[in-house]
Amino acid sequence: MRLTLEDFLPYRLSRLSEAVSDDIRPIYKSAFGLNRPEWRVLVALADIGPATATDLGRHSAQHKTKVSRAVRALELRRWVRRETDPDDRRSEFLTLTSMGQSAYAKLVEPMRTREQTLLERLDPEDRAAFERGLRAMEKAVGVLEVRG
Amino acid sequence: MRLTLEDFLPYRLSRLSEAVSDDIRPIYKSAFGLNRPEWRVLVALADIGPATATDLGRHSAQHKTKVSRAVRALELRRWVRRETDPDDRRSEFLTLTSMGQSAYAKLVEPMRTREQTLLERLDPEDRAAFERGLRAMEKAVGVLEVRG
DNA sequence: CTAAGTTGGTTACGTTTGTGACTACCTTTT
DNA sequence: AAAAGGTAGTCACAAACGTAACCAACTTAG
Repeated sequence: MRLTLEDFLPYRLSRLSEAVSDDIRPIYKSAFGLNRPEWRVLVALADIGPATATDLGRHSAQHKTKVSRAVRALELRRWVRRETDPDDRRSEFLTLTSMGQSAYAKLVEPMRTREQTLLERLDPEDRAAFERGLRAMEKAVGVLEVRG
Repeated sequence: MRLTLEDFLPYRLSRLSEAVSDDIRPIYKSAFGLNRPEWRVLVALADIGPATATDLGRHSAQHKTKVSRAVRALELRRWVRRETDPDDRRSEFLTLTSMGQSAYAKLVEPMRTREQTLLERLDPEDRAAFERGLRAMEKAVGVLEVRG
């Protein structure tokens, strides 16, 4: 029995994911010196903020130590503000400051453009197949967030 | 302008890739204590061996330091044997020993089974869409190996 | 034939990462 | 109301990683 790396799904996904990641990293890296966990927390906060670190971890698929470090880094930049939850003093509500919002605003457009550029290299049918297949696989693997 | 993490391609790919990776890792991890670079070198060698470290790096999409470390680890297990290329004494031909081949043989079936199990959670049409879209995206991003 | 440049592979070093321990706080049990 | 157990977040530590420097060997230019 054999197994060709080139046809092995986990390998293909990892390779593709890294290539795409390498493609977009320069945008948040060169503009602000962010790393990936920081970029993700920034977006997650814009998505669902104000939110706790635990919420952000779930929404950005990141381990709590990654979130903790990213939040501290963003706090030092004054992009994020903390406020202890009065109802549960273990938790902290995290909010984007106006500086954070403006950095986010500066990044969103080039990021989406780059994503679009990638997708537009596929003809419409391949693109539709990709979107359909990807969502189906996400569902099958159970990575989709439980909504509501 | 906004950007929803849940719909952002690089994020989705990374999350999916990690989930799939987490799903299969136990197989090579618990059976032999291998890590991912080692597992990949093992498969790459079975795929294209005998081969040099550079070849393996290209074929398994891994940085040369990762390959170097993985090869050394496999050599210590006596799964891999080195032989200097007489025509270019910087290079070394790497070969799977019979121990290496037998370890590989023990892993291939459960790995492919697990992959199949994943794919079979998709109905045939979704699966076809996934395969088509994934290949198209690999091509678009340029991660496919140049054959010949 | 030699100097300059390139390539295969390893190693040292600083950074990033996950694990597990830990503190502080909340909830449940009795 | 005290004890036991669970959760939010941080931190120390060790493992894994990429970058850059490095050595040895090969190639090319002059």
